[in-house]
Amino acid sequence: MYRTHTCGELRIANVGQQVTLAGWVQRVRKMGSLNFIDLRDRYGITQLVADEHNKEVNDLVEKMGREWVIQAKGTVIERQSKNNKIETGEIEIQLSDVTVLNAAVTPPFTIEENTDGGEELRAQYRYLDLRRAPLKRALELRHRMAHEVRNYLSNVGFMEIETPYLIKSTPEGARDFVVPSRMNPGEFYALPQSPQTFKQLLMVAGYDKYFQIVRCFRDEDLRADRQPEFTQIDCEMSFVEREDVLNTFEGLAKALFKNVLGKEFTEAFPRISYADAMEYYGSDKPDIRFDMKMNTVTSLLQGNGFSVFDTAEYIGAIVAKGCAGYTRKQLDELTEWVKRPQVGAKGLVYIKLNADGIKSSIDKFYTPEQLKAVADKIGAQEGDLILMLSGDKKKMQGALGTLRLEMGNRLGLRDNSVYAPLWVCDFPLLEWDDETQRFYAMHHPFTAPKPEDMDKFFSNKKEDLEKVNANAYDFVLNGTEVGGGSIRIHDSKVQERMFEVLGFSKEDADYRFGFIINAFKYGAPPHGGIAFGFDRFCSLFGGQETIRDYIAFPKNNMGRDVMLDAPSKIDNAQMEELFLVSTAKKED
RNA sequence: GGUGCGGUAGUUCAGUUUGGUUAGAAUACCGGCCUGUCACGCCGGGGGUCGCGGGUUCGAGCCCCGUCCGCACCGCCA
Repeated sequence: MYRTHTCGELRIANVGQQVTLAGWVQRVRKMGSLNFIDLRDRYGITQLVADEHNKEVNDLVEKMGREWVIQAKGTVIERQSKNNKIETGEIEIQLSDVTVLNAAVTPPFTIEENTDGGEELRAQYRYLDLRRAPLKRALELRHRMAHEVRNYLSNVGFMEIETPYLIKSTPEGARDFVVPSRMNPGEFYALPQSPQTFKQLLMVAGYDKYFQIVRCFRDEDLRADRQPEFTQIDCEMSFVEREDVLNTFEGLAKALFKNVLGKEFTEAFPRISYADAMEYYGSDKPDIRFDMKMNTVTSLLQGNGFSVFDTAEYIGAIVAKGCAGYTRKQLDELTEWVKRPQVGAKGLVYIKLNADGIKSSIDKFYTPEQLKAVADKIGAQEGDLILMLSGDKKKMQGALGTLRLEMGNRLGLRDNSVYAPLWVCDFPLLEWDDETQRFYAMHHPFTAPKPEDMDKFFSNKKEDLEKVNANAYDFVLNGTEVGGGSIRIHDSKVQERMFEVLGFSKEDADYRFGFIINAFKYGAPPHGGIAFGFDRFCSLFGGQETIRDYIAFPKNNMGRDVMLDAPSKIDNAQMEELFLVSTAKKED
């Protein structure tokens, strides 16, 4: 037997017991003829002590290096000097015997809570980084979340059903990863961007409550919260309306908050329409941990001869509470900040509501009374700073939304231990693209129009189609889109109309989606569902911006696994076998 | 495809503004001392392709051009 206990479980009550532990040497502290080892495993750290009473053991301990794997036998004793920072800090193991199970070379960075290693190096030695407590806690959190999801959904009647990874390319939405087929020369599978069509087919098949914690693949550029392979909690239900889906999965979210984080939400999550989200937060994924709503002040400020405002389609304002004391330097810096291409504003107008009066960058054009009226209208008070952007409505709403988040950061209003979930509903069904002169599905082509918009959906006028709302919803947590779903189209006439609106010929639609169009003719129940970004959900629960630490083996910015050094070249024989290179050369 | 920041000891960084002696610090590593440490302490030591290539110069870690790599963001991600 390699061990009788783990390194995290021995306490004062175990004093006197003969135990065997096994683990990694975190650190050896040599005090001359008295030596200590911190022995680490997944469960914790236990201190081992050796001294000259057992010289053989003590000499071996002195030779040990970091990360050696050892087996330690001894007696649990009460410490002379206790360490209240660790759970096993009241005891230690008086070593009677120690065995080196495997020596280790010195690791390239320290295996500690706060390592000295940089990201790249840690990625290259991911198996060493995973020994560190923060990564261990992240993966434990992920495990608890997955467990809770399965538990909750099973309890309310959902079945977890696996769907295939080698499927058919559907060239709408994200770029597909493709896999060549050896047995079908020149043909390719695609890896699923989501199990969307399969879960709908499962509804047709009568599995009316389905879920799956499932890997998805999208060949798009990466971000801190975007990986090419990622995990969704994918769900679908039959005989439901929007309300049923929202209630079911609000229940799931609440169970996760309660059972994983110990946070209880008794009230229903707020709901907001897409249009309101854009107007008040400049984003379809508002961070409502703080207020600072955007105000449209276009009509209040036009017609005073300030041409920037007079020619603007939109003037928006936010109120930064207590920021009237901002210096010229701070405001200049903020102006530069909004002018960066990533934000895209042309300039920044401010109004300071100082105790001794109003000071603004547009004093030339407006009287203090006019500015005071604006301040009153948008709820700004003495001591506050009003920040305004103007220009193209869509662009400036987005820019002001970005500025709002930045001010939230600067004012410390975005506390990662505070959780503010909400539903965003009533998205437009379609988006017109000027370049290709066609509509694209904002969500995906199986999303149902809202029942009351069905007439407009069958209209041939572009203006009507633009006004059709989708029966879709997003789950947003702290400014991050964590989930999204919709009521699906179950009527093949509506589905055909959708493909028509999206500009697919009948042949095109049949080639790409024939299987699902056909399936819907055989008795498709009304259905709808949702999918949560599991990695994001975990990272938010862990209070982190990046999902990488919640994935055991993530990819870097360029989609590379720097530990495996993948992707990599394959040899010519393999290429030929897959018909990816001509075999003509062979015949020469 | 684009923008910004970065690449110097095993590691994390300083040094680059204003080119000039032998490129520093911390930590890690190695050796010595130490019986109550737990970020142990003290003494000593070794350790550098300044990402790579080219250029300017009497002289380049520092200036110029190119290039590769990392991170964050924009585009993209139905």
